[in-house]
Amino acid sequence: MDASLFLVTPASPDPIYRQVVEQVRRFVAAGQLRVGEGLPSVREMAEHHAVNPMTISRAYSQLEAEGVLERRRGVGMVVAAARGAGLTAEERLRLLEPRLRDVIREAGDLGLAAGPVCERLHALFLSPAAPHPRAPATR
Amino acid sequence: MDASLFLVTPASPDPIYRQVVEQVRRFVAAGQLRVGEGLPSVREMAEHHAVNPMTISRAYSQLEAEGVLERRRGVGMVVAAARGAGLTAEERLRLLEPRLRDVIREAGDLGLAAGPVCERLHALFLSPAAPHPRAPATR
Amino acid sequence: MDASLFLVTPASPDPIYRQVVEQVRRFVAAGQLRVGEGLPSVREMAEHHAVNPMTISRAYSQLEAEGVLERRRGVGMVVAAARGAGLTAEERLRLLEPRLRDVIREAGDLGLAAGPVCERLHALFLSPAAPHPRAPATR
Amino acid sequence: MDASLFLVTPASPDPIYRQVVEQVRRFVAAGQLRVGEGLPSVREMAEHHAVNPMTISRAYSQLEAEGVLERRRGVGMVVAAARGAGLTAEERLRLLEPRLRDVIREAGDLGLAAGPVCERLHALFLSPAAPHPRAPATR
DNA sequence: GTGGTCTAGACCACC
DNA sequence: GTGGTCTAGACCACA
Repeated sequence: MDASLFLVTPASPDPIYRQVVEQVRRFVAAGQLRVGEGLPSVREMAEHHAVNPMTISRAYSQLEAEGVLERRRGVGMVVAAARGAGLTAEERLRLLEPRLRDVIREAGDLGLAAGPVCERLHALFLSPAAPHPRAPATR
Repeated sequence: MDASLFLVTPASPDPIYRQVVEQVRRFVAAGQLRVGEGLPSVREMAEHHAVNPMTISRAYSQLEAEGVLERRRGVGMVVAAARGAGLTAEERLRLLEPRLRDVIREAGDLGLAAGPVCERLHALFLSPAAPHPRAPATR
Repeated sequence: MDASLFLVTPASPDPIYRQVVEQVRRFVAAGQLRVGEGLPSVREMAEHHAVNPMTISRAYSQLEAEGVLERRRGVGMVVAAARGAGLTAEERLRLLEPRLRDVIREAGDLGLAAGPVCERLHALFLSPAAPHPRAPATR
Repeated sequence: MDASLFLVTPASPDPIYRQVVEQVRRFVAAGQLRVGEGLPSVREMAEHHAVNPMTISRAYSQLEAEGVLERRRGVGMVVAAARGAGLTAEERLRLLEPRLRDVIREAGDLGLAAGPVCERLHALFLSPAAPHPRAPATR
């Protein structure tokens, strides 16, 4: 998988290393990164996104500790077997639930009902630029 | 508005003062806090939620700097006029969009399509164990 | 002297009572308030500017303590003799110096030279709306 | 930029954190702090001026909220692009106008005319005992 | 009664 | 190394 498929936003409120960790986890869950497939090297990733290599390294180490990735000598990090790889749609929906609850909480404070919120989500989902913001990031 | 209508979660990843800031902003947007209406005093809020007064004070100061609140000497903080108060449903939906985009981005990584995601959101919305029974109760 | 000649700005960063104190001091220095002349009553002043009477009272008390005003039974506060009343132009210029130093300090940080700053001051001075912002405040 | 170029006066009526905020704003406006340039670290600034780090931190946070500064993770605060950085002399004169209007208002109360006030300002400007020998020295 | 400011010091997260 | 957050408590200013 190419480094350009990752979206890294240093100015974001959440830390860079976690942005990487979570994207890898999701790609693996979705089967977009297959078991045994290699990840971009630390150097490649760091240069592509202009961040400190230690930050990427830290993300990879955490994923290794979680059992999502494996260190292969001379090869780099590859997706490990047997840890949340290639989940079913239902399992992946569960992974998304915390974000859905965020939406519900804020919508409640804003006095918004389920109907309009779900409609707007659907509309944004299908709008052309939305589904894969990573793609244009290769500019 | 009573201090008990605010939800403060010290264990949350995002800081207490920002939880307060964002709730106030949303309550004001929703018209649940009206222009000119007073907020709980710093001390009241702090005692009710068992946090340091300075933490609340910091939230109020930030809201004052943003123009959402106004300091009335000897009275306390009140909702300022002319700053995102009492928005229309469409405007409030816009405020929610960043959260919706978060959902879409993660769903994209997870290889989930619009349909199931929206259905799940709708289901969670209507589930009885809604995270904030408070919000709908006051409406 | 009429209450409407005072400019009171509750939203200002400096406290209301001090706004009153300093205006009275300047009016007395300029001879615009003469020795023996009465000031608006606390009630009149407070109602006209929609502030707490205690605030006005506090300002008057401070001026009395300073010897600028005198309490006359049944009459109210009047300008006292022998305390900074009817100063010469040179003396009044000295009273203005702290404000001039504020200008110089900020201009220095901003990298502005004496010439343009003095020119701008002169221009603003002569612009129609500037010299007596109090007058339109009677609307 | 060195911490010693800032002037911090704990005894001043206006709070330390705001003294810092305003100086940074002016230095940035004047181009004395360039876009991308780093500021003294919170600790360095705090030690140099013998104030609590939180006081400095508070100033920096406010400037970040205003968009004047940017947080660079692991690096510190740097001047952000595109927010009142490197203004023209005319723009900087505009920033000074509120102070000029203060002068005009007080001069009006004191019954002073434009001529003598501007002369006095000019004289003080050029007087050798300028309040901040630092500012002109660095230019 | 209200909020504002500051301190000293702890602990955390990120790079 | 960087900044962020929070606490406990003091003291002040204003209305």
